[in-house]
Amino acid sequence: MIESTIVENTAKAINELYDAEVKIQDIGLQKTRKEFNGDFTIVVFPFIRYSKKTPQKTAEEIGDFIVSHDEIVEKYNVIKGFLNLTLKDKFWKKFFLDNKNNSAFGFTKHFDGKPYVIEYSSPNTNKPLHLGHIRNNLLGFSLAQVLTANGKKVEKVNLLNDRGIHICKSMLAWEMWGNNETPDSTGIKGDHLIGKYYVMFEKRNNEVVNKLVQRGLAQEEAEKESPLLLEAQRLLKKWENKDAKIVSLWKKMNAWAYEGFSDTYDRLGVSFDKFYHESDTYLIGKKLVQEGLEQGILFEKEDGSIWADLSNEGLDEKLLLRADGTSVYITQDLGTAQLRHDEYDPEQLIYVVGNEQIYHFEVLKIILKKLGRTWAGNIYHLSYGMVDLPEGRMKSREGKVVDADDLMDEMYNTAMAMTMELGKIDGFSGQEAEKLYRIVGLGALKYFILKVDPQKNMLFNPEESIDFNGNTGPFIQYTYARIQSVLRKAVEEFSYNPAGLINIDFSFIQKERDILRIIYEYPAIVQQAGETLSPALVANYVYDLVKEYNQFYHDFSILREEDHNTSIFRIELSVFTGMVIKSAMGLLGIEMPERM
RNA sequence: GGUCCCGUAGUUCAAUUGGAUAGAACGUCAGAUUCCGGUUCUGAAGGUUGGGGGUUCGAGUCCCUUCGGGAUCACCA
Repeated sequence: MIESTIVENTAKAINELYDAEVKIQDIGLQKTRKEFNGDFTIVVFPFIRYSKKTPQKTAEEIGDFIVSHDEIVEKYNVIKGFLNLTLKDKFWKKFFLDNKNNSAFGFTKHFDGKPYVIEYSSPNTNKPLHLGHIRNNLLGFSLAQVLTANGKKVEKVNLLNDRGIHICKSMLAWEMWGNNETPDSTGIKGDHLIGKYYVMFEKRNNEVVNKLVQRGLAQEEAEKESPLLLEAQRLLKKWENKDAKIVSLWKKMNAWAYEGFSDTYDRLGVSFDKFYHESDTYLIGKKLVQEGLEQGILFEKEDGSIWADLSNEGLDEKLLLRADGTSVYITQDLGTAQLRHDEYDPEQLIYVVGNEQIYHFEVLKIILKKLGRTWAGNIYHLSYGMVDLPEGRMKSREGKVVDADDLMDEMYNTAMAMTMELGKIDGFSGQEAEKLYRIVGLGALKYFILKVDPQKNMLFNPEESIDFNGNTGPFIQYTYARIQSVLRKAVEEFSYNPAGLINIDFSFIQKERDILRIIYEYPAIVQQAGETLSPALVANYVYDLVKEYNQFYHDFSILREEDHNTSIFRIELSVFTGMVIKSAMGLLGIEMPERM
């Protein structure tokens, strides 16, 4: 690595020139910013206390030393306290020739160590997926790709929240008012059908509560005493007691939900290695709670409910089992974590879950630690912010959720309309055209969401996302398709042979170097995205690359360049660029069209 | 009220994890190109990084304080 050589030489320079020891990690090496000349930059401010000279003078002395000791460094310049080093062309040539045909460029090959388990999606089975789930799914899937690219062993897991009061509500509503409707009988997608009954329950329950309030009950009291809710709670209790009739209804309705989810996942292009069911893991959680109770780590209240006292941690008491013995959300999460630890012994257990559950995961970790699970420290909650729409906050209670399937339909239709108007898809079969609409529509959606730092709340603007200009998925796809078009023409027009450019003579102009420099960064970007668990870094990187390439494409000819060797080089540089674009977008789960 | 997160151009987002004159995109205005694919590219305008202190060679980034927005503190998940 040239970087480490430069850093070592810098340390050596300081040692020999100023007789001081500097730690390697204290030497700040960064890529040179665009507006200055050079490839790498060393910040010399920290060294002036050794040199006792001005930053300018210090930088010059170190620069001289490096140039005379490192045969890859051609020259340097100093601006303020910044030492900018320029590498020789032969370095970039070698980099280019070594990597241009390596489709795994930027990736670490071997798996090392324990697996990384990523939980994402984790839907409730009582309603279909919405926009928030989309961000979750895209993040989880992309992270898995990024970690795999970093040579990690990755397990993608999905926890189906298939039990609890919520699904009982859907079940109750369906039993009371469903007239035995099924996905088949209605033609409604399974998860949507269940969602219909969940909404129906909430609506009727509200009506009942309102009536109780009118009769003089306090709101809170009315909510607790609503006969509908009480009935749902009875269902939950029956379910935990394995009442055959309830269990069979539960199985039937959950199966509908799973079919629906499966369709949505396929369409979204995400997948899982393993599914966990809360209905299995809550029992393990109960066992853990029992264990903690026996060891005196947890305590029981008079009504029989079981709690954890977290006051030493500055938190409240936390309920773990209700008085009636049924378990709550965190109970099953304790069990799920234990199960995963037993099965994978993971290096890291990553949960992709919205930031409204930060407290939940904090509590989860504390309780596990109290129970003696030292591996609780490997739990990492990747929390992400809300997704808003231009129309304003979506609020599920107001029924204003943006349904995942509907949104994908909308993106698909917009992609189709735009392609009809602008596309060069003559000769596409119906199937090919449909595939293209899917790729472009989804690419727009995915890119727009993933380019934002996960932690932040964001605004999804469907119109802007699918714009063919600007920092969007389709713009990147377009650039890629255009490169492929150039390549096709190159093969047709002067029978370009992709094995070409091995020993031919070629030299760079500045713009070509600029592109190479950005490509050179790719491996570091992949690594950084893995370390910080942020696909957004990859998204923003690929846009920078595309922008640089488009400037080049605009200003210089590729196929019409008179010098044949230059022409060949530019074709190959374009192909290399295309390869990295495709690779980076692949990490985001976004496909590239050959034509669009 | 306690805890946590977020405040960056009109808007949506960046900023190499403490480094140079805080950058892109959309929109606006002016121009070049109209040729390998819709165009693409260049330039202009737009900022007291919510405000105020502090830490040091250096702060959007770290600390304190204050204001604004959000989340959470459920026998919902």
